[in-house]
Amino acid sequence: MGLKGSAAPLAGMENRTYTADAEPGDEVTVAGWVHEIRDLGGIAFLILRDTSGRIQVKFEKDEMDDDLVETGLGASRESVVSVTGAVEEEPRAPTGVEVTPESVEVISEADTELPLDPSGKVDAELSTRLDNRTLDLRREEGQAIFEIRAEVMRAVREAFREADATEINTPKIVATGTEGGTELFPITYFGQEAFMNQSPQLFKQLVAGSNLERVFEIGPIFRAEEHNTPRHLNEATSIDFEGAFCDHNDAMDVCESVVVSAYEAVAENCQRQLEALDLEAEFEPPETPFPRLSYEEAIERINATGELDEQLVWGDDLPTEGEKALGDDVGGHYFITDWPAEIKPFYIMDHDDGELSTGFDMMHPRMELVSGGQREHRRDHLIEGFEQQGLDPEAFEYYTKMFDYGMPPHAGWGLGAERLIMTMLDLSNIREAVLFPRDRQRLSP
RNA sequence: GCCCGGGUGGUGUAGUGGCCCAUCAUACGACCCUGUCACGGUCGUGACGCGGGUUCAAAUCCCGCCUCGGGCGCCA
Repeated sequence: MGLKGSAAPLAGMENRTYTADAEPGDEVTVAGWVHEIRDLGGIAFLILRDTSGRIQVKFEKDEMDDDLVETGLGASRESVVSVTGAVEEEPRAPTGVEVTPESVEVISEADTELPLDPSGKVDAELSTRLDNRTLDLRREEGQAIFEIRAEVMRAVREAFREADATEINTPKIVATGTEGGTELFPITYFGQEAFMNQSPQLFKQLVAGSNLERVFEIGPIFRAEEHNTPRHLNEATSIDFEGAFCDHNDAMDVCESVVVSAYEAVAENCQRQLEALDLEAEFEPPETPFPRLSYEEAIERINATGELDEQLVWGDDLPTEGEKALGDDVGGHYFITDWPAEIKPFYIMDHDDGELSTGFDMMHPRMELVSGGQREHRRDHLIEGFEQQGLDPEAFEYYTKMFDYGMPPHAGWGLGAERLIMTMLDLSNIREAVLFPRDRQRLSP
């Protein structure tokens, strides 16, 4: 559960002990990175760091073997070392315990000039950090983010299972775009034109129409938009849900429970990681139920804030500034429902009047997290929608055909995993929430 | 796609025409120090993104390129 060091079943490599598990009276071998060496003259301390934390190794120069002292204190920062010795209680040590070494081995030496400082004394810019992600993730903040991300994914899967949804995986290499509009990455597939998929939308609908009924997918999506912002990625992780015999309200219920479950799991199981991020005091799951504002109410409230230079009128999409004004006004997660039909995609079902759709967005005060709705399951309406959006229904025959064989009413949504993590942990840049982000200028590592 | 702002030792920064063979921190090297916990102290090594131009004089002004970040649009 990410709490390394408590009842760890496996620390690896014959009899290695995690630093956090070293108890006074034990004879242990600890292995990790040289975090720092503090040489006070007659006595020196090597701080050894591993995934579970840190431990201090003591070198008393007059009382120890010269070779041992030389090896230990000669190791450069971030070198990988293994230390065997007795663990003793020592109130003067940072963690209350200290290792008196009997043997020290330098397993892998690090260059003395590092591209960034894992001890965190000197900041590094995000691009320097991403270029050297391994070193960057030796900082406890980075480690914490990805341990929390893993816990979020675990909790999300569990919440979906509780909602009777089956995990699926759909293709990322596709012949046609999902919705038109957004830019796709073209690739060549054995001489045929193909694309990286922007969304599992159409595929998850096809599976919702099967006996699986309720499905979810956690997987990559690709968008070739040349945006350059702290909240966009060209390769992102989408958490998708689609359920047969669900309407948009049911879909919102599932959405809310999945998001809240993720927060609760982190609050419950990631205390140490939250402390590393200095969030333990303020972190709490969002209040439920999330308010459900209609689109019309949303634009009225935005206009009432007076934050925008120009008043919004019915039919406008919400500008970024408006989303922020509304987010500040609401102060927590919320849904925007009943969008004008014309600004939602063809596969979203309209309400009876045709003016409004069942489409909804789920918002965090900082940004949009989720987009969803009830889907159009009536073949005729669907084909009409394709044509209205300037798409050729023929190209999507693999999809539309299945609406001829009994397609139940269904609804679903897609949640940006990185945006969820970013807003949950108040990260200033979405790239912090991805190990190796892909953006307008970054293709490696 | 449109717009704006940056690039100075390994890292992060100060420096808006001469005061700069460039500031500070950290790292690195040497030396001193027996309880550090951002250990401390002394000394030292190390940098103006690339190319062109203006000027008596360019890190500083201009142009082009490369590169990074941000705002909008669009979206998750």
